[in-house]
Amino acid sequence: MEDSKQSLNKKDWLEAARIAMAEHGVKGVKVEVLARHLGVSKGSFYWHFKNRAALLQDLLDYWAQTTDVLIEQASLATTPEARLEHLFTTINKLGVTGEDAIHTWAKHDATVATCLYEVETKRLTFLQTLFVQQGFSDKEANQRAELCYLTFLGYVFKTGQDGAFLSQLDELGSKVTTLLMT
Amino acid sequence: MEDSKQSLNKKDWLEAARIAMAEHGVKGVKVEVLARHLGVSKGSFYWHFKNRAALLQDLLDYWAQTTDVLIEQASLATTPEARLEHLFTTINKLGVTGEDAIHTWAKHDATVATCLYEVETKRLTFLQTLFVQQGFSDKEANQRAELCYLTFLGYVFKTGQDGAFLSQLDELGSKVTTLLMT
DNA sequence: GCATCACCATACGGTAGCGTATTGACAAAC
DNA sequence: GTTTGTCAATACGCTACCGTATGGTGATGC
Repeated sequence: MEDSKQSLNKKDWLEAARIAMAEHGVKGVKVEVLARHLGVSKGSFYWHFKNRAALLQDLLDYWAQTTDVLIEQASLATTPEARLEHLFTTINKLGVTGEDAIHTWAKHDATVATCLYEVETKRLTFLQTLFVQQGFSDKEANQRAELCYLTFLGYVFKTGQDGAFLSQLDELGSKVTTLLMT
Repeated sequence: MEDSKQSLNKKDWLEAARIAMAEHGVKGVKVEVLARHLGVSKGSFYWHFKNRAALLQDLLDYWAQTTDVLIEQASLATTPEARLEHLFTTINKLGVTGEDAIHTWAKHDATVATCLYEVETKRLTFLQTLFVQQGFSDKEANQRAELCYLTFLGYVFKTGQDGAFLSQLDELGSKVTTLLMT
């Protein structure tokens, strides 16, 4: 909000689009609406992007990247428990948004569906590895990973909206950890 | 798909709208699209509904009702464990859909937000009661209820989409039960 | 056999959004 | 100071969708 730049770049449009997608879904990402919101005309948009589809593709790529960052960050912790717990705190720091929008989107776009599948495989694999490292059997680790992922999904889903009703966001991560890691 | 009726009623439109909302979000519920899908013109729609907003209101009411049905069904089981486990199986039977669409919708409509808040309060209260009945303290029950609800959300969210990656849908309910009830 | 009702079709005006074409402003390079 | 590159404004045609107005059709009552 500090001093307003006199000219936009691709990243500005991408950030505005990211917020719009998180708030309204993919259908809510509209060129002219974004332009109004950024205080320019859509003439600017078509300078930075070929068309709306190109913007959405960039959005998808950016979203897919956040999972890599998340796993990367969590991997820094020294124990399986710490890594699992770290996931939740990192989610808050990164501010993962638009997860639901992506899922809805994936239903009608094969490219998105493929991307989503790969990302979710990454997530589940990482989780399962954690539980295996903790000493669980492959099957047990897989079950716990899926369960944990559903909770993770609900968490991202809910905090992306408001998170109002969750009384102790901070404690949730450790609670999940103690319940699933023992 | 048996014999096609020669005339539609409000429920037909509502069901088509429900599916559209689950697949495309609230923005995807479009009068003329629904009409095409039902094989009639929108002249029919405006016979059954005052306008699009009225249809959406009915959709919201219907959705809110499913939580009541769910809790009602689950309450029939005799033990807290059975009631909790029953939630998951009932979800599958009822085919809860459009949960994510409602949440997104709630962000921009105060009426929906209020409705959502009440529904989620019902859900959380029911869950917490289960854990209290199981012997947990109020605080512990609350924590477990929130956790359980997040898993529940993730579950509904995921199965509403495809549920492809979940290897053992049936086992999830009992797994959650054993992990959280002991 | 006519009147009424339930349901639907058609046509219309209005708005919102996508994409394109053209031109303009402004700064840096030379 | 002219050229070039970067970014933006404007105007246009096109389509999708909402809501309304009006007329049509087939069944049913009497």
